[in-house]
Parts: sequence; structure tokens; C-alpha cells
Amino acid sequence: MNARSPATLVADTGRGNEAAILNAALDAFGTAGFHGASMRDVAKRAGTSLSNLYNYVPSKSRLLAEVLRRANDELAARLRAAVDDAGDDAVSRLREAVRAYIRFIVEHQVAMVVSTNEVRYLTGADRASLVAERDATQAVFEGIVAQGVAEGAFRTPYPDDAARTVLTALGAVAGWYRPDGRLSRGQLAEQQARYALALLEAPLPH
Amino acid sequence: MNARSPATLVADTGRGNEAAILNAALDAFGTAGFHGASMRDVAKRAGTSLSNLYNYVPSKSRLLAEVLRRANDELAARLRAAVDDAGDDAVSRLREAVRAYIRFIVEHQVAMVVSTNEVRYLTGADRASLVAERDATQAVFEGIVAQGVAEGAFRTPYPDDAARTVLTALGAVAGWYRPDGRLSRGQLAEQQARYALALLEAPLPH
Amino acid sequence: MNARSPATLVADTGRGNEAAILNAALDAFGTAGFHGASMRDVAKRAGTSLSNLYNYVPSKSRLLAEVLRRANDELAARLRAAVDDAGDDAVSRLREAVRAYIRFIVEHQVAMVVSTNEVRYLTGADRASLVAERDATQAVFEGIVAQGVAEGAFRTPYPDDAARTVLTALGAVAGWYRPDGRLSRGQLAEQQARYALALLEAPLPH
Amino acid sequence: MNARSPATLVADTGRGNEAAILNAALDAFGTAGFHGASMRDVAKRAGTSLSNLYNYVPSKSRLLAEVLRRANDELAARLRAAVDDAGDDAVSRLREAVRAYIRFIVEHQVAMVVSTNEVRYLTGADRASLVAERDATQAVFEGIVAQGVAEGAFRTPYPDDAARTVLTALGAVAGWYRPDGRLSRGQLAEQQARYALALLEAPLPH
DNA sequence: GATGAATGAGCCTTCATTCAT
DNA sequence: TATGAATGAAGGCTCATTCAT
Repeated sequence: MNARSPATLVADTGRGNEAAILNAALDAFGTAGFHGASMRDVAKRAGTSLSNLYNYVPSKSRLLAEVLRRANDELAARLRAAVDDAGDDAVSRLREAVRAYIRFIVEHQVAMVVSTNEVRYLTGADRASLVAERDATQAVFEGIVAQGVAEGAFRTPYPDDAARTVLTALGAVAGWYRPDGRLSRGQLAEQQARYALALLEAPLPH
Repeated sequence: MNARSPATLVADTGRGNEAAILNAALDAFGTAGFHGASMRDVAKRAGTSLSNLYNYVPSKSRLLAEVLRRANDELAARLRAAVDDAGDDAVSRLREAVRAYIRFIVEHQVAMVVSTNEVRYLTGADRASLVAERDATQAVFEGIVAQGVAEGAFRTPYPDDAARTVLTALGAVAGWYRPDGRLSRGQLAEQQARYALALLEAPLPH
Repeated sequence: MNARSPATLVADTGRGNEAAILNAALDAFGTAGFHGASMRDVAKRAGTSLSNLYNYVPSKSRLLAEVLRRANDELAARLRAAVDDAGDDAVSRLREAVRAYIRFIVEHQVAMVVSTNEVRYLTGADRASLVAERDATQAVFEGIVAQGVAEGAFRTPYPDDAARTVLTALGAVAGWYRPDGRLSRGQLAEQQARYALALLEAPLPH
Repeated sequence: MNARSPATLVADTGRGNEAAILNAALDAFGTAGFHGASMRDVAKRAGTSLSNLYNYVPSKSRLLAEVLRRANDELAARLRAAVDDAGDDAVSRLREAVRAYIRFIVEHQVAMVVSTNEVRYLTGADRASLVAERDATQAVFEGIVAQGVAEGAFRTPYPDDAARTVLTALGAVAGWYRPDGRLSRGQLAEQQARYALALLEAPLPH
């Protein structure tokens, strides 16, 4: 049902099977959802035994938390780097942020899907810290939008909500993107950037 | 975790506990997800016994399918009615469609959330028929967008993808809407309509 | 897996669905065994509702008991009649008893199979009375054998055990008989009679 | 209902509880039948937990298959050995085969009963392979009978069917044998051998 | 680290039976 | 008679987790 290649969000950590386990968990959660995937599934995908999982991870929910944390860290780092490397104006910054976001999705689609769908099953501190990280990511976009509004580049009357909506639309791309789809990665980024700028009511031409 | 009031997507069907069961399932799936909710949960919420559930529904997955089918039917009916009652121009039609969509979310938020998150757990014919229904709903929006492009009201260069993106953004509202939030239902609809028109590159002022 | 035609051990009793239910039970028990068949199965086969079963039969085990009782009664009656109608000598009587037994199997194969396999699930009085009936049937054979030994027609040194063995071999026919098999009903009876006489050490030629 | 001592068909396999589980299953199926016995019953008899059963056996039906396979293997091995060790003539061979069969029943009565009564609940490959093994066992008897007919030692006109009937009668012994019964093991074998030879129409004295 | 065995709770579903109509 | 709804127990099986080795 899911033809995407096995996820490799986590590169070898030098700690035995750890990377394999985290990537296996990502795949398992991506395929069946958090509650639909079992620790046995994860073990099988990771090529190790069920009980050995617990040498690396204390529980299923912490496994989800760890996977989501890494995905979010990676996305956040890419976004920050993209924005830093961009020009000083809001339009450039937004454009680069969108590009980076799309690149992340293309390279780590499963991670993005799991991030979107399974956060709700985190609890307590794990949930809180992930939500905080996400808010930070969202703040980056809100910052860009605020700057654009100040500069007169964006005319949306609802800057913060619009920033969130842009983020939502971007995230949703992970739900339908296919590597062999109609649009190349570049075209996809271009399209999404245009949607974002339009939604923010940046005067044409983009 | 979920402070929303109990869902009442399904009104009394005149067949004993059927409505109670479907609504209970909606709530349960909305709270814990399809795999996270148990038939015992559903039974408890419906105020009946576990085994009696099976006098109304043949399996957990068919229960999900039934719930999703009803939600989709209701949404589709509202959209069709709204578009039919609207003026002849694409902008009016889009506006009314957005308004109807938001109204559905406000009244059946849980149904919308479950619809979005749990379709993936349908299989076989249930999945196929629901996907078909969704495609029909999407076609309504694509039709409006195509009309708008033809009329010169929308200038987006990617009409079909843009229609989908609009739909995505609308659906996402169910993920964060709170009845006691900052915006009234009307304001929310207004805002979303503006996002949609902007994204479709309708010339301002809207 | 089981190509035998639906059993019709019980002819219309003039009491609504009773015959249909008893025959359905026979089929169900024959196909899946007593514990493998459910009252729902029986109801479905009988073309009535589950709960209506209980208007005719007080419980599943009494249903089994009733079915077995009727099967045994029919078999016993046929045997008695056959022996009565036969000549006075043991060989003729045995021959006719075997013929009648085989005829019963051919006409009521499922009943015979169920009789053999499911008696063990009877309990209490039902079990006791069926065992008593069977012992009576067995006594008929033992009587014939005893007579034959007295007459010098049978020379087996273990008359009673031999009678039981003959009965066992006969009953086992129900386990493999197929209407479209190699032997006609008559040939089958002939063969079994010869086995019986040989086993009882009747002097050849038979 | 069943006063026979606990079965010990399977000796310690060196793999934890495996033997205990297989023997427990044999007992459980022997007492209540395949569908009448629950995995919980088996676990209780084996002195382990329900869930731990599944560390040894993948399903209830595979458990039945495994038990039946072992029983059949043991019986087949004994028969082969007995026939090999016997003299060259058909009568000796048959006599030894019967003796070995009876010895198996005496030592593994429950296994024989379960073998006879519960094969029908096997399905697919398990069923097919067991049927094949049984046919092989039957072929041993058919071979002996054919040899006897060729030698003029047996005069039955239906050699193959007679071999099957002999086998049936032997198997049925498991249904009524009691360790404290009238006949010793040796007498039982003697009696059955005489029945078999008589049925095959071997000229007296046996 | 790594394994197989073990545990107790829980899963979805079906059971025989009863009840109200 | 006949039905659909209801019940509580039990069915086979899987779960996340732990333990001994």
C-alpha cells in the first residue's frame, strides 16, 4: 500500500542498532500508525529481537517521542539554515523556507507524515516539548510574515493565522507527494511558494 | 485531552441504539484514534454492552467505514446545497462552499477530524468507496475553480492543485478550531474565504 | 469438503419448523462437530432465526440428544424389522442385519457419522439413555452371534467382542462411503456381510 | 469423564515447555475434542500461561496438527519396525503389525483417540500431509495383505478394502480399551490378530 | 548487547441463552 | 410462533513489557 522507500531519517549513531531501530519505528508508525504498529513490527523491521529493543528505548511511547524529536530537529535546523542563508527581505526568506520545507518532505516523507499524524499520541513531557519545538518552527514563519507585513510586502489582514495556514498546506504535501509524480521537486517548491505568497497577499508578480 | 462536547453526527435512526453507537464510535475514534480505541470503549460510550454492538455493526472496521460514510455524505450534501443556492459566479460559489464547509466543521468537528485522520485504516471496498466520494467532493471545488479561471476571476496557474490545497487548508481548521476561540463562526468563514480567494489569485479587493 | 446432500433424517412432524431444525442440526453437527457448530449455524441452515430455535429445543445439548435419539431409533427399528423378517438361522439373520445397517448408512450417512462422533458430548440422562439404546442394538448382534455359535455356524472363540467388532466395522463405513463410489449399495452390503461372517469364523463358502 | 492417566506422547524435547504443551494439548483435545478444548485449558494443563503457549505454537490448529503428526510418526515407526523384524511370511508380518498397533494403543491411547476423532478439523496443508502419512500406514497393511493373497495365505476377495477394515477395527480398540479391563495386553493383541486373520480369510487354525 | 521465554492485561469477536415485542 | 436486541462469559490471539541467561 505504501511504496515509499524505507525511511532513513536517522544515520548510524555509532551505537549498535540504534539507527536501525529508530528508522524501523518510523516506518512502522508510518505504515500502521502508532497504535496499529507493534513493538514486534518494529523489531522485525529493525532486524533484531523484540526484547533487544528495550536495550535502546525504554518504552513504545518514548520510541515515538524520540523519532518525532529527531524529525522535528532536522526540519527545524534546515529551516533555520535556509532562512539565515536567504536575502534580507521577507519574500526571499519565505521562498527559501518553503524550499527547505519541501526538500525535507521529499527526503523524509514518512517522517513528515508520522510527525503530522502521530503527535497526538504523545503524552506528558514528551508532548509538551515537541509542541514547544513546533511552536518555535511556527514562530519562524510568523516572524517572516510579520516582517513582510511591516515591509508592505504582504498585505494579509490576518498575519499569524495565515502563517499557520501556510504551514498546514506545506505539511499536507507529505500526504500526497510521490517521487514519480507530475512535478519535479523544484516545481513543487515553486508552486507551493506561489501559493504561500498569494495567500499572504503579496502583490504580483511573484 | 479532548474537551469538545460529544459528537452527534447521527440523529436517531429509529433503530434502537444505532445512532448512539455510531456517535459513540465517532467520539472514541476521535479521542484515541481507530487503533487506540477499543470496541469496549465504544460500547461504554454508547451505554450498551460490548457484544450488543455486533447486533448493529459487523466489525470494528465496518464501524469506522459507516461513520466516515455518514460524515462524508453530510458534508457533501451541504456543499452541494450551498453551491446550488449561491449565485452563478465562481466567487460567490466558492464563498458559499467555504461557508458551508466551515459550518460543517463547527457543528461536526470530531467527524471532520476522524474523517481526516482515520481514513487510512479503511481497507478494500470501504476504502475505495470513500475515496471515490471524496474525489467527488474535491471535484466540486475543482469545478468552481475551473469556472473562475475561465471567467477570469481566478488567475492561479495551477487550478486543480490549488483547489486541493484550498480543501486541505479548510479541513485543517478542524484540527485547531475551538468553540470559545478568538473568532466567531462567521469571522472564521470570512477569513478562510479570503485565504482561498487569495490563494486562487482572485484580484483584490475581495 | 463435504459433498453429501443435506440430511433429511427427520420428516415433517407437523409442528412448524421442527423437522427443518433437526435436520439442520444434523447437517451442522456433521460438518463442524458439536462444539464447532453454533446455534447460529443451525438457525441459518434451518432458515429461521436464532432465537426461534429455542421455541423448539431448550438447549444446544438437548438438540444434539434429540437428533441422536431419532437416528438411533430409526436404525434400531430397521435392524429389528430386518432380523424379524429374516429366516430363522443365524447366518440369514446376520446377513439381513448387515444389509439393513448398510441401507441406513447409505440413506442417512450424516446421521451415522454424527452418531458415532458426537455421542461423547452428551451428558447426564441424555447420555445414559442413548448408551442404553445402543447397548440394545448391540445386544441384537450379540444375540445373533450367540445363536450362531450355539448352532455351530460361527466358531469365533470371542463371541461378544466379535459382535462389537462387527458393529464397529459396519459403523465405520459411514466414514468413507460415497454415493458415487466403486461399489453399489448391494455390493457394499455383500462385502460387509462377508467380512462379518469371516470374522465370526463361519465356515466357507458363504 | 476420562479417567486415563495424562498422556505422554512427547518426551522432553530439550526446549523448555514444549513437551509439556504438546502433551497437555493431547489431553485437552482427548477430553473435550478440538473445538471443545480451549487454549486456556491447554495452558492450564501444561502449567504455563495462555500467552506463553504462543511462544511455542503459532495457533490452535497448528497445535493440533503438531500433536497428530507426532502421534502418527510414532505409530508409523513402530509398525515399520515390527514388520521389518517379523518373519518373511504375510501371516507373521500381519501378526506383528497388529501386536505393534495394539502396543501403541495401550501406551498412547489418548493419542490414538485424538488421531481418529480430530483429524477432520485439520485444514489445508496440515490436513493433506497427515492424510498422506496415514495413507502410507495403510499401504503397509495393504502390502501385507497383497503378499498374503499372493502366497495363498489370505483368500479374501477384496484385499484392499479388507486391509482398511482391519485397520479400522484396530483403531477402534482405542475407543473402549481400559487398562484394568478383562483382557491383558497380550490377550488383546492375540484376539485382534485372530479377527484380522479371520477377516482376511486365512485358513484355520490360526 | 542480545536472546527466547514468560507474564498479565487487553484485543476483536462469537458463544449459548434470554427477553420484550 | 417468530423476531431483533440484549447479556455475560468465553473464544483465540496479540500486546507492551520483563526476566534469566
